[in-house]
Amino acid sequence: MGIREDARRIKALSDESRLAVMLALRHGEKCGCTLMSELGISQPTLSHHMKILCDAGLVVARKDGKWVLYSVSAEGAVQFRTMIASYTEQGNGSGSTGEG
Amino acid sequence: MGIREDARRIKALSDESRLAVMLALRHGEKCGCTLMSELGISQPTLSHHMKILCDAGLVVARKDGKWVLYSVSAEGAVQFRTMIASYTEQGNGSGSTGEG
DNA sequence: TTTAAATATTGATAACCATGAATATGTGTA
DNA sequence: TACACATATTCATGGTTATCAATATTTAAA
Repeated sequence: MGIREDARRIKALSDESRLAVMLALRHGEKCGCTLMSELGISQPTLSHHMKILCDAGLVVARKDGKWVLYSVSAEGAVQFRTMIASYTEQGNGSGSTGEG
Repeated sequence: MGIREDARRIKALSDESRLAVMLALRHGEKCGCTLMSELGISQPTLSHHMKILCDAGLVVARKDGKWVLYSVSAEGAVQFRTMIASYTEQGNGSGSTGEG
């Protein structure tokens, strides 16, 4: 909803550490301490990045005891790719009748 | 080719003005002066943004007299969306057998 | 309660970036 | 040549952001 919000969501993915988080979560959820050691960044920095990814809707957090388990939001990821498509696909006027 | 390069390309799209450029170019090529007046930004700023979009491969520039005509790179856009998918699609190990 | 582990928040700082004024370069026309 | 227009580049600046040290909060266990 709005270019400003879209720019903010894309910016959430425009960081090397956050891309690494997305790759690390491809095969399922992981806790913060695991991500922290895998990425080799400090705990406050990881917490900062996870907040940005969650705010963008790309990642969801699930609390389990003293751990927070993060995973890719399937719905958020689809919405993100749809949004990206709306800026990178060339519109030929009508819509989805295709190019064949 | 590399997370750093991917982050740089995504960052190219993570700006409100550059998203507006992408929308303005959806229906075909436009010269810089047209984009400049449509977006309401200064000429140096537009030139700056167009360089970033071209470097990211999302836009191509074609010179025609004293004008530069910009358009969305169809190939670059596809590659961009494929790259985005590689970070936002969850790999279940094998591939496309689905989630049903 | 105390202790320890995981996470979040605050504060400071350095690096990055978007912006526009001034200027330079390129291009067509008179 | 001179002039006007379009674009690129340089430079300075204010705003944003990634980073970590220090600290606070949350949770489980002793």
